[in-house]
Amino acid sequence: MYINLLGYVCLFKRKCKNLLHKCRILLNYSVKKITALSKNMTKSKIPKPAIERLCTLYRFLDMCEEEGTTCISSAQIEKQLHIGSHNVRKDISYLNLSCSGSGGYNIKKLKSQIAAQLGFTQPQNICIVGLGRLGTAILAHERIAESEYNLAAGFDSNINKLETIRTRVPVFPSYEIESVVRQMNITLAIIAVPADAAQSVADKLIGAGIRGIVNFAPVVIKTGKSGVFINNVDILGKLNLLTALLKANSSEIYQ
Amino acid sequence: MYINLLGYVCLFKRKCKNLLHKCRILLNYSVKKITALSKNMTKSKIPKPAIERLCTLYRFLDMCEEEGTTCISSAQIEKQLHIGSHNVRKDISYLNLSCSGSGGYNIKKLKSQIAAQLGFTQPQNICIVGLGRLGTAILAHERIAESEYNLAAGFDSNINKLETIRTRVPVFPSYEIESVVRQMNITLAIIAVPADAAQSVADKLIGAGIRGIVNFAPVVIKTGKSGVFINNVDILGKLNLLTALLKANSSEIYQ
DNA sequence: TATTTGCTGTGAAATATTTCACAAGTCATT
DNA sequence: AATGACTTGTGAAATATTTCACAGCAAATA
Ligand SMILES: NC(=O)c1ccc[n+]([C@@H]2O[C@H](COP(=O)([O-])OP(=O)(O)OC[C@H]3O[C@@H](n4cnc5c(N)ncnc54)[C@H](O)[C@@H]3O)[C@@H](O)[C@H]2O)c1
Ligand SMILES: NC(=O)c1ccc[n+]([C@@H]2O[C@H](COP(=O)([O-])OP(=O)(O)OC[C@H]3O[C@@H](n4cnc5c(N)ncnc54)[C@H](O)[C@@H]3O)[C@@H](O)[C@H]2O)c1
Repeated sequence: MYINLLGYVCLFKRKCKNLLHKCRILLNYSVKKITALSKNMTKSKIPKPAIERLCTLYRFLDMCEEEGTTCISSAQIEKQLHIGSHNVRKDISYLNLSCSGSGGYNIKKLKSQIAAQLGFTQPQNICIVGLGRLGTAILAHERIAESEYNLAAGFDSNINKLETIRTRVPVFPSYEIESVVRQMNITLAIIAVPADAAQSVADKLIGAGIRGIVNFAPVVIKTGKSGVFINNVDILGKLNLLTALLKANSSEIYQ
Repeated sequence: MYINLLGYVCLFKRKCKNLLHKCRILLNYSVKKITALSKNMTKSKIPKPAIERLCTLYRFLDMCEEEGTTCISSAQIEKQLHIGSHNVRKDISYLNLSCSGSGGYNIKKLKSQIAAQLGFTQPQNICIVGLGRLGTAILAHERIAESEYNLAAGFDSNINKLETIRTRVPVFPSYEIESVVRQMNITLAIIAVPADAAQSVADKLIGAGIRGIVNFAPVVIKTGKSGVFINNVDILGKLNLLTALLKANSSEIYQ
């Protein structure tokens, strides 16, 4: 009993300390909030899951357009992408546009609207670090050339590789990452180096002012800098996810 | 006015029809629901976002374990993975286990618990279709060999490639997909063929009883069969997502 | 022209997910 | 032993997201 009581006293002290801390944070927060509100914060923000779906949709529309389709309805999208038609319509409604016409959405119009809202209109310069098997596979990717991304540079630490590689993309030794990234105004990077080199490469890239990284090496890249987005594409993680979903799904069926 | 009224009558009729349809669905649904309930459906299901995070966490723990760490706290995980510590604890709490000890979670214990709950304990056989640049990069992946997945087969339509390729994984011509997949009891597949071949390869795989596919070709794979999960890894989609997040983030800052 | 069909767009309701707050535990230090 | 500094685990509150239902429009059809 006695010991417990002392424990509470200790807890109480800590709470007081926490409370003070909270007050400070709250004060700070209110100031920020008020500033934000006063700046007429009217723009409704799009939920993150909706953004992800819209990206998928955008890629899909691109595909459809190439096949010559001009119109598509939310019901058709549901069938192809396995995204509920309600959901598709809701996502599109976040864009505040009107594509209503017979036979569904006008693909060209919808695509350009998504691009406008999500920021795909300005072509961005991207680079690849690591020109091994994976790196060259990406260099040869069928659709990058015609996309809104301009593959501006490739980097590798192996000088021999730089000399023998055959590609239209200019390649550089990796100690030039910093200067080339700055000079060419490259904003996004793809990492395809072995796991143990990935973090140091990422640090260099972030130091050079890169805003986003797609990382294929099987490590979790850390970034101290806020405002830098990292997307780790680990194939084992994908396999794990499939396994887990299969398990969850099957147990849904069996009980 | 008049035409509008007729419109309403028409709407009303449609509603009646819909109502009937709904009744039929509802009836069907109730029957299913009751069956499910009677089977003592007590297991609480893990939210899908939590499953995704747990997969990432699992990969991360694997990495930590190799580096020799034995313990990790939710706060440390927050720093490394950018998943809030509240969130980490909540996700882990879905697993119904108790890892509480000083200094945080015991990595070994936590890993095996996640594996048990998410179904990573049984090794699964996987295969790769398309042994070009990307395919061979995956064959050479640093961590697959030591993972819970057994790379059981590779397929390619190009016979010359099959003869020249150097790997410990047995390779087959792609017309043998169906028989090999069945014989070896392969459950998951990775597609690394050009875009125009991807859907037909997927159809073959699904026909052979595959349960999950990771698709690297830049097309959206469709599956008629329910219970088959597909994960499309499109690098352009990833780049799009980064672009969109950057835009959303920056507009958050500026308003 | 009179109906019917099919589709979008969107508030509001229903769900799902995240965040919070705190009891309760462990261990190191005084 | 007394205290303090760490933990985790978890209902409940707060938010976020999805689903629904239907007005309203445009085109197709009878
Ligand atoms: N989907 C996936 O997640 C996936 C698929 C395949 C491979 N991978 C991973 O991608 C990575 C690369 O695979 P790969 O098969 O192309 O390997 P690779 O060995 O063929 O190529 C690696 C390249 O990186 C270069 N490199 C090494 N250190 C470097 C540095 N510090 N700076 C610049 N370049 C450097 C090397 O010279 C080499 O050219 C591996 O980590 C692999 O596990 C991931
Ligand atoms: N992260 C990504 O999303 C990413 C990265 C790189 C490449 N890619 C894509 O991956 C795919 C493959 O790229 P790659 O560079 O390895 O191409 P590649 O041309 O080097 O290899 C393709 C291989 O597939 C084989 N193939 C063709 N048709 C086949 C069939 N019907 N059945 C079995 N095998 C068949 C070919 O013989 C060849 O060996 C491309 O679609 C590319 O766009 C995606």
